[in-house]
Amino acid sequence: MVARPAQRAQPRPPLTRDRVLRAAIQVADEHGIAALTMRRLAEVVGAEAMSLYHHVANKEQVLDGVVEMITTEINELVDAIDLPSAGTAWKAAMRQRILTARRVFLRHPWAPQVFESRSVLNAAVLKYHDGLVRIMRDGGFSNDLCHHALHALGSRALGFTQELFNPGGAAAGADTGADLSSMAAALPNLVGMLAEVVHDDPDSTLGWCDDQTEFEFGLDLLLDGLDRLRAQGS
Amino acid sequence: MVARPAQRAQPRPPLTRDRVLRAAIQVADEHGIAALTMRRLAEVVGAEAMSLYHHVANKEQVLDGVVEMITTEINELVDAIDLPSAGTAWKAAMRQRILTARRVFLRHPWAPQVFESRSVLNAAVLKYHDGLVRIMRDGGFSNDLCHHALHALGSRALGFTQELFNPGGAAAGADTGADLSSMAAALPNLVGMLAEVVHDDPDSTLGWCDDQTEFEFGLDLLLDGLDRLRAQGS
DNA sequence: ACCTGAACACCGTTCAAGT
DNA sequence: ACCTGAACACCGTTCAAGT
Repeated sequence: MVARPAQRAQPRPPLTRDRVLRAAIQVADEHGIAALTMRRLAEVVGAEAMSLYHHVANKEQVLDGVVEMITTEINELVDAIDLPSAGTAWKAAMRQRILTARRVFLRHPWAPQVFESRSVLNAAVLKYHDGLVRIMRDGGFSNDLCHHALHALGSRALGFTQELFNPGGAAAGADTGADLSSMAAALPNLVGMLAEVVHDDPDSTLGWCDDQTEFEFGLDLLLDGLDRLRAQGS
Repeated sequence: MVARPAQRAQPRPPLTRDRVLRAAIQVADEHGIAALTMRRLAEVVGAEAMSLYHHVANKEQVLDGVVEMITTEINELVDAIDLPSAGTAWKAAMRQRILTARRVFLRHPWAPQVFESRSVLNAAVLKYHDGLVRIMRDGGFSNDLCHHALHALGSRALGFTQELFNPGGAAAGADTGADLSSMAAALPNLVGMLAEVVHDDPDSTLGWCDDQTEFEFGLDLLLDGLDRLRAQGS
């Protein structure tokens, strides 16, 4: 009666906010954001759903914390970048920063949706953008142009875009292919474009585009335009 | 016993998919997207929740239908635009089309989130983009450049951006102001930028930016860059 | 203090039954 | 055929109670 036998082989480490948030990211990574429920989250950390509420106020705060944790990881990576940013060098510094941040989002494909659903200003996200403004100021941007630039880049500044045309589930590819050819009459320009663009991969559809290439194309289009405005002293 | 008295002053018109979708848009417009539940939707059309399932398969299909209905409205507006698009005129034609579409989204601030949550290709959305490709082709774009352009524009092609920094609820403005000044040490570049950019409106914060101005700035940056690539025959 | 079982007020959706 | 009440399997969250 003195020594109670351990009920589990590995006694559960005490619950903390940090452990809860880490588990939330893990659940979303493995099963998608829809699977992230308080009950499931509790299961992963080996507790009851109601125990979570001693460490986070509610589910909204879990999502806020997840955004904070991912952005903190990004901040650590980009703070380690040591690149000149004065004058024309600003563009390369900015580009590397953004593509570094993007690599984190590629590991969390559900994260863009969560980031865009938050309406509160997050300290880590602000810190990330503060770093972007520093680079642009080093490059000779006026504060006004910095401000326009942040708006123009939008989520691209953090390394992601929300694609309007997503590849759906497993069957979506085949379905879309059939739909598209039957829609050729109604969509002559789009179908003509796709026929030419994806000709080297006959199975391709809109969903099969090279996301990285397209991300960099759009990013460079914006950075080049901003550099032109910088040069003319906007 | 022959003539049963009407149970309601105005007998309810028969339920249709169209009426259900219209009611969905109305509920979201008036009470936000979170208020759009099947039970509430039924209430608005004067039926029981379960009656909705005779006209739509499920809630996902309601959201798909809402996207389709809004895009159809946009298509009607942009199809009425009669603007030349050959050669350099492409840019003005594209710009007007996109800003026209944007006006529809300004009436449905919840719609961007719904559009980006859909993963299936919608016929009306494809038709809208087909029109954009036509204009770019008229302007002399290669199919390859058209394709890059659609990706680079992303949701901006349809007239909306999802802002990462949203003005929160009513109290968010004041809170944010206090937070920002206390964060000046940690965020020198961002705070410095804001101090200068919003100096003419002392109550301003990031959330108070002129969305229309910023949208057009980002759009023109992209369109100008694309025009440059078009001119050099990419 | 930290954790929990039972319960509440909601969801979307199924089913069998009404007319 | 169209519509409905009751019910089911989920949610997030509250509460009173355990240690």
